[in-house]
Parts: sequence; structure tokens; C-alpha cells
Amino acid sequence: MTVMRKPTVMESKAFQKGQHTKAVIVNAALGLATQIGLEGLSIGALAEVAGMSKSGVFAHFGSREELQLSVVREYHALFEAEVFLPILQADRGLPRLRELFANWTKRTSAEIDSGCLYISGAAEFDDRPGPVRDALASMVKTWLAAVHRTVVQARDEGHLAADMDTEQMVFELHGLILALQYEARFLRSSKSLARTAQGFENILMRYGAPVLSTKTSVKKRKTSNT
Amino acid sequence: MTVMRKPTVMESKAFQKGQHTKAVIVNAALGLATQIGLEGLSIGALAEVAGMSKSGVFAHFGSREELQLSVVREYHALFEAEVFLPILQADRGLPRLRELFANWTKRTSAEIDSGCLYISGAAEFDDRPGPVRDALASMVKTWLAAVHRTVVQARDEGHLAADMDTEQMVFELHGLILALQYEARFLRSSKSLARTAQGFENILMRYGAPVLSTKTSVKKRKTSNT
DNA sequence: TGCAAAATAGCACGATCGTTCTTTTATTGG
DNA sequence: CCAATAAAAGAACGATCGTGCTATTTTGCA
Repeated sequence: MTVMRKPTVMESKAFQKGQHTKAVIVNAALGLATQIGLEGLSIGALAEVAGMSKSGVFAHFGSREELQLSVVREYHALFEAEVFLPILQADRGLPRLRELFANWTKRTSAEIDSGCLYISGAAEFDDRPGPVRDALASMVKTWLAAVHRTVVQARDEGHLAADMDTEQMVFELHGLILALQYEARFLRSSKSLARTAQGFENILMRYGAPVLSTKTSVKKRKTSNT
Repeated sequence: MTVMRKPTVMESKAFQKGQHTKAVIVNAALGLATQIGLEGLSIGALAEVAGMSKSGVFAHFGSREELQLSVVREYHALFEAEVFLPILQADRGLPRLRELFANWTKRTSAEIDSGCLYISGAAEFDDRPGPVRDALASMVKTWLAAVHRTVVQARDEGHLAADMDTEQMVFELHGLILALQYEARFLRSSKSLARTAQGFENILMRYGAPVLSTKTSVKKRKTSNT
């Protein structure tokens, strides 16, 4: 960003202190936002936790909304790096789908802190139009599309039934994740992680995946009976 | 509240104008809270929409937190009256479970406005301890327990498999509702209602309910093969 | 080392927040 | 109708909000 056509004074490395502190601020803001929500995020509180002045923080964004957008973008990048990118190393098909759901679960359950911004943000902005809502929705759709692609691949590999409804499966997987976040973080139910895993197996079973315990050559033939 | 040991002046009907306007205020507050959230609910905005002064509104509650609690209690009563009570007229077992899920879906999908306070509230208060969080969690648990009882009844009636995991089924049903709220209200996906219905059928199938289209004597025998 | 620009701080503004007072208006039972 | 009391309004408080300004400090390069 901040590309100028003619770098008169600043060359090569350019002035970069600002970008660094901006990254620090956004990270702190992300931490705050996952706790008290995107709407609850205030510049004053952020400045305090970042150890700077209010105006010092503000100058990096120009508006509160731009700060929120930066947080959302940061979360997106984090989510992609922690959940999506790693699964590309798993074998295409069911193994990758399993890996995807495992990562998704881990990120949502949020072992210790945080909680998913895609979920809390949706609750906050489902009735609040604007750029933040648009950005959030766009990124969630991107992610769900990636989930869908993974499901389709698993079906095409013959790991799932050929005539299955892929979008329906994504919907049900999404439901499991949402139930996990709800019951683990809000109701503080200790069993929700296990329930999520069991639900995943149930869904796999329903959509034609070979059962887990069966170790005898799980190559599933394509039911090509059109 | 304000119970005096000896009702000197006020008897029987007592002064009651206040209780009426308080109910009006709470209703207006509920409308606001389902749009902008329980945390976003401000006394000033509420006073404006109720057509009274800030202090006039405030006097009925004594604190913002008490106002939030009143809203939560009001929603609970509404939810019970609209979702839970009506299903008691349906036949115990699978029919009642179907009715329950249909009502739950209707209330969540929120045809027009609102959206479920149990869901938005959970996202807002999962990291915010206090009486409001406690009240919300308690009421949700009450509701989920009612769902669980209905599932158990359906199983005991022989409408579901005898060895099924009832709590697991409740978890998965809850996930469907959460996915519905998320994808319908936030992502504005028109297909989510149908996906929820399909998901419900899938779950019923998995847990041993007779298939919908099968009209041939759906009396399910108890799989008593211990 | 000095100079320009970037980065940050300081300050003040109007607005709104929840809350506490005091005062006025409405309502009630005798 | 009247006194008692509840209900509502009015005004003000300290605090915090987002944001605009103007200094001051810090940074990077010659």
C-alpha cells in the first residue's frame, strides 16, 4: 500500500516505523475485539492497552470504521494462515476435509482465549449495514466457498457419495462449528468439543464416507449409475 | 419489589399505571435490543423511541443492568409462550419434536425482524461476566433441557432408536438453528430455511426416525437387542 | 549533523453515556 | 375534591466517545 508514482524522497526501505506500530496496534485491537466485540472496541481503550495516546492511535486509521476494517482484515489473514493454508498439505479429498474441519474446530473452540470474530461479528453486524458488515460477510463467504470446494473435491475423489448435496453438507458443518462456539464459550460445556467431533463423523457417515474404524482399503467406488 | 410490610394506603389494585408503562418500555427495549444488541441498548435511545424522558425511563429500573435483565426476562417469557407452550398440544414423541423444531425455526429465522436474543446475547456476553450473562445462560439451558426432554420422550415412545445419544442430537439440532440464524440473517442466504429443514430430516434419519415419505405403518419397533 | 517528513502527543470540541438529584405532573383512594 | 403518593420530567454531574486541530518528538536520508 501507499504506492506513489514517483518516490521522490523515500526510496527502497522508506519510512517504515509507522507501519510497524500500526501492525502492533491492529494486533492489540484484534485481541480487544475478540473479547468485547468489534462494536465495543474504543480508541481510548485501545490506546491505553497499546501504551500510546488516543490521537497517536487514531492517526493510523483516520476513523473508527477504518480501524474496525483493519481488524477484520487482520483476522482474515490470520484465519487463512492458520486454518486454510495448512490443509493444502493434506491429501486432496477426505483427508484434507478432515484436516480442514480439525483446524476450523481448533480455531473456533479457541482453546484459551479469543473466539471467532466471524461469529461474534455476524451477531453484531447482522442488522448494521456498512463497510464493516460487507467486509465480514465477504470474507466469511470466501471461507465457506473454500469449505465447499474441499467437499466437492472429496466427493469427486470418490470419498463421498457421488449424488450428495455438497452445499447441504457445508451448511451442516457450519452448524456444528457454531454450536461448538456457542456451547463451549457461552454455556461453558466441556463436552462440546467431543460433540462436535461426533457430529462430524455423523455427517461424514450420512454423506457416504467410509467409517473411521474400517481399515480395510477404504477406496470408495464412484456410484456412477446415471 | 417495593413491598411494604403494611399496605397502609395502597390496597388491592394499588397504583398500577407505572407497571403498564414499564411493560411498554420493556417491549420497546426488546425491539431495540434485538436490533442493536443488549450492550448497544442505551437509555437515551430507548427514551426517545418510547416517547418519554431519560430519567422517566430510568426510574423504572434503577440501573442499566436491571433494564437489560428485564429485557432478557421478557424475551424468555415470549419465547416460552411462542415456541414451547404450543408444542404441548402436539402428540408426545416425534410429532411434538417436529412441532418443537418447526416453532424454533420460525422464531429464529425471524421471518421479518428481530432475530434470536439467545444467540446475539451469547455472542455479546460470552466474555462478559455478570448477572445478565448468568440470566441468559440459565434461560438457554432451561430451553435446551426442554428440547432434550422432548427428544427423550420421542425415543421412549419408540420413535427414535433406543440406544441413541439424546444429548448429541440436541447439540446437532442446536447447530442447525445457529446455522440458520447465521446464514439467513447475516449472509442473507435465501436457501437456509430449506437447508435447516433438510438437516432436521437428516438428523431424524440418523437417529432412527421413520422416513417422511414412507406412509406404510411407521410404527417403529424398539431395537431391543442388548 | 542537519533537515524534511513522518509519527506521535496534547488539547479541546460536541455528543452521548449512566446516574443522581430536585421539581413538576398524574393518579389513586378516601 | 383532596391530600398522599406514585410517575414522569428536568437539569446537571463526571466520564467516555470519535474526531479535528496544533505542537512536539522521532525517524530516515543527505
